[in-house]
Formats: sequence, structure tokens, C-alpha cells
Amino acid sequence: MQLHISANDGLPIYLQIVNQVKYLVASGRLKPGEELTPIRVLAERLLVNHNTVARAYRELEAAGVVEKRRTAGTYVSDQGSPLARRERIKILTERIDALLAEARQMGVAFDDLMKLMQQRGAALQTDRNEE
Amino acid sequence: MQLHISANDGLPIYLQIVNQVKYLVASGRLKPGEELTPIRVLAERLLVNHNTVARAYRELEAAGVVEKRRTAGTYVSDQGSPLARRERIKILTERIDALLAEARQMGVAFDDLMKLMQQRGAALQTDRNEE
DNA sequence: ATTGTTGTACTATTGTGCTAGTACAAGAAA
DNA sequence: TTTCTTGTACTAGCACAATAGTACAACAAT
Repeated sequence: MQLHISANDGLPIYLQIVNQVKYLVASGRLKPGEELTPIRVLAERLLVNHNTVARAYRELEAAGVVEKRRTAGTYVSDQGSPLARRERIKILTERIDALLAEARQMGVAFDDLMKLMQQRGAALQTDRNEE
Repeated sequence: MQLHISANDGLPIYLQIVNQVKYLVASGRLKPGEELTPIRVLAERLLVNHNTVARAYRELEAAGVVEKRRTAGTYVSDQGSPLARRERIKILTERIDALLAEARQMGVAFDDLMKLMQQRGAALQTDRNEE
């Protein structure tokens, strides 16, 4: 499991770990059932305290990305997310509303925003294929 | 100018003020050229330190929502945002990418996300008309 | 000129988030 | 059983963001 953390990304270390693991899972480089690097091992490799990694893994568990088996390690969840679809939609709706509010404040029309979304969606698709 | 702040919104007071003023401007309840409640007056009404309100107004000025005339007060800017369109698009693109990443992590398909956006956009439109 | 109102600057305090140190509990491996 | 490895709990220190207190500067109103 290849991770890189930078001292002052602005983003706290534990979140850098969370994001990168999420990305590895989303992109399929970490597959369901696969074991993550143990907390202490990863901590030593990244030169951070093991509690910092533990916190990252705790967040990932809360997000449903991984499952922890008490004394046996941490594994990628079978399902991408255990949240009910209703819950996921609720969270995304909040994000969307915030985005719409910001766009409106900036004077960017709704239609333009949707076009931008289409573009970015297409860009992501391209990225995935290039991997 | 009607504002409400709650002690533990989780969000800091100065940001609550920023958001609410932005909303008032975006929704047209505060019009360009109109004077905002002076810092001390608003501070007294909200039972917070005037520096907290000052900070909020400073953020609003940086965002281009208001203009300050040193000793004469704070006024709603003529233009909604002074940022060049290119800049605005850049900021929105970041937000969009974050949203797309989250949706992908949650296993929500791009098309579903777009549909949700359409819904929320329509909902906002309705809200505005009902005001 | 005086007074009052505007926003500003600087400093101190407080609360909280991030990280780390140490000690622990539970199961796997030998 | 013993040892090693897993994640966990609790505490402390540090840094920084948020808020407040006090003093100031600039202009308007009188």
C-alpha cells in the first residue's frame, strides 16, 4: 500500500491517509477483503505516531470503507459503503445545496454549473481509463 | 438586517454571519448600495464582541460581497462578485471535483448525481419564487 | 472645535483539534 | 502457555483558530 504524506499540506496527516485510502479503494488498487497495512507498520513507515494512523482507520471504518477485526487487522469492506442509499443521498444533497448556494452567490448560472459538472465528470472518466 | 446566530452550530460565529449576509445579498433582501448594520451595533444585538463582527465583514469584503468606507460604514457591493469569471470557475471546479469524488466513493453513479442536482436546482428555484 | 460614530490594530484568553507517549486488551502464532 | 501482533484507551503537549478587551485613527455631524 503506497501512501505519501506531506508535512504541511495544510491538511492534517490523518485526513491525508483517509483520502488516499479512499482513493485507492475507489480506484480498485485496494480490493474488497484485502488487508490494509497494520497501524503500527504504516505509522513507522510514514514516521508518525501510530495513534494518528489509528485515527485515520477509525474514520475509514465510520465511512464504511474498511472493517476492523479487533486483533486480526483492518480489511477493505465488501461493499463500497454500508450506508443506506437514503443516507448517502441525504449527505450528497447537502453538498449539492452548498455548491448551488456558492454558485448563485458568485453569479454563475445554474445551467453553466451543470455544464461544468458534465465536463468534470467526463474528465474523471478519462482519468480512470488512463490508469 | 435580520440575523440569527446559535451558540453551537458547530460553525464559528463569524462564519454564520458571513453566510447569512451572503444569503441576504444573493436573495436580494440586501440590495447593492445598501448599508449594513454597523459593526458595533450588530455586535451588541448579537451579544458578541465587535471584533467578531468585524472579522465577518472583513471576510465579506475579501469575497467582494461588501465594500467598506473607512469611517462611513459598510455597503453592499454593486457587483455580486469582483472575481474574474475564470477565477470563479476555478473555485467551482474544485468544489465539483470534491463532490464527484465523494459520490464515487459512495457508489452513487454520475448520472444519478446529475439528476439529484437537477432536482435541487429546481427546488431552489421554487424557494425563490415563494419568498 | 468638539463629539460621536465608523472601522482598525494589537494583545490576551480560551477552547479545541492534531499529534504523540505510554499502557492496555484480545486474539493469533509458535 | 508464551510470545507476538493486532487494535484500543487515556493522557499530555502543542499549535492554532475563535473570541474578547482595550486603545486607536479617521471622518461626519453638530
